[in-house]
Amino acid sequence: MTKSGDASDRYVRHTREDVAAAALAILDEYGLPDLTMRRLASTLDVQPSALYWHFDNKQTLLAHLADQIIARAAVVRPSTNDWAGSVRGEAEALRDALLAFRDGAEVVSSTLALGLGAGQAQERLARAIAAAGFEPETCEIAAAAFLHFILGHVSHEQQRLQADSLGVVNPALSADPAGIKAGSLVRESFDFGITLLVTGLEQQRTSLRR
Amino acid sequence: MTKSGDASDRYVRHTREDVAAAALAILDEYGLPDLTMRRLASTLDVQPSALYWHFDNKQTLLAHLADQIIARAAVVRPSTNDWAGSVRGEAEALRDALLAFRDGAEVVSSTLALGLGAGQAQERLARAIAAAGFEPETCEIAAAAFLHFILGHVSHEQQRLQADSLGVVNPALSADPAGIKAGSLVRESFDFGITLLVTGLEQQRTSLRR
DNA sequence: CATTCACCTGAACGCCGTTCACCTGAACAC
DNA sequence: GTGTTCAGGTGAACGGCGTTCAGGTGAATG
Repeated sequence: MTKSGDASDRYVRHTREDVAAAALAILDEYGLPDLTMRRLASTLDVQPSALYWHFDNKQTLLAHLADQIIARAAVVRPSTNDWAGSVRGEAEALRDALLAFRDGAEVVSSTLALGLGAGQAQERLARAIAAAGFEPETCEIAAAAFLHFILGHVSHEQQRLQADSLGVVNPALSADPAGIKAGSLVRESFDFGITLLVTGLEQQRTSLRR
Repeated sequence: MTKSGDASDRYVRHTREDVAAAALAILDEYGLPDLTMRRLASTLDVQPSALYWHFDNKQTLLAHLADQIIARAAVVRPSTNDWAGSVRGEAEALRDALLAFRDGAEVVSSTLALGLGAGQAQERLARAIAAAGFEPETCEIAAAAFLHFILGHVSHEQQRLQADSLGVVNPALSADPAGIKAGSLVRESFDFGITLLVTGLEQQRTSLRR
């Protein structure tokens, strides 16, 4: 972090990216509720007020984190002749990126209205969909549908992850009212939703073609 | 509320439902961020601690509100021979119910993991889908996909509503990175997403039939 | 009249995000 | 070398938040 093991480590100063990195670390290790300005400050050995030099407020910081989470989504090389495949790949990459950080989906969701983080995500999806030959506006609306499903699904998945880890296991609750089951089944239900959207899009395309 | 204009209105006591009703009123009029236990208490002329007799904690209260919001969704009479139509109807009813209260979608989303509120919603969707003849498990997973899209879409819509009303209009932002435009266009994009899912489901059905 | 029971008081605890006036030290110009 | 700039930090406070707890209080019940 910025400067390494100098023994006289009084006055280690931080850059904006140092702060963001530390925040991302807290987020990943302890979750969004534990990511407070005070806690972030104390891990940086700094007063809370110092953080406000780097970011105007907490929301701005979270938006920055959302950007980084999304930006780390693996790049999918577009298969030239299979737009549906690239859309699927883009969706999976997005899911993986959100899952890579604890509470990642919630962080990204919370910045959706600001157009940050999620904005990039939607653009990538829209680009993949555009290969099918839809009008730009249709691509955008369709990408939004994908994005809402993805964020909702992963958000739900992560919400349950932490709910389970937090004591209240209540094993009788395996009824699972939201249809998301343990382990690999959750991935299948994600794929199923994506399949629904992709084939719906395919249908839309062929019905426009004739 | 409970007792009316008696001049000596010292000691007006409240029931659990009184509290819920007052909370719903604050939610609708001022939004989720303003729905604090302290504010709720003061509109009931009561100390904040009194609320904890009626609800174990704020999350329980919110779950109760989510239940009520969903329960108010208009009942769709199932058209006997058109399952796709009933699914569409159920989705619209759900959207209307969420839109009926300020920040309604966020409240319901936040209780998704607990199986309250959203649990009913998913069950209704699953029942409508079941009319298409899918296996129960498939219905559940498909219903979850619908639900995630609906919650994500309405949540986004309401987020933007309050973001616009809160000063930061920034008219140059009409670029709208999420593809949701003003007024009636937002409804069209909702319908488009639902159409994608429904036709995807139809496709799934016919491909299984042969 | 005594007891129950539903509901509430009052004060505190330990958090939170944010603001503000002021300080510090390295880097650069002269 | 001295002076100025400026990125970055201090320390204390403000007003809020959800929640806990020991102890009331009054209407209904028997």
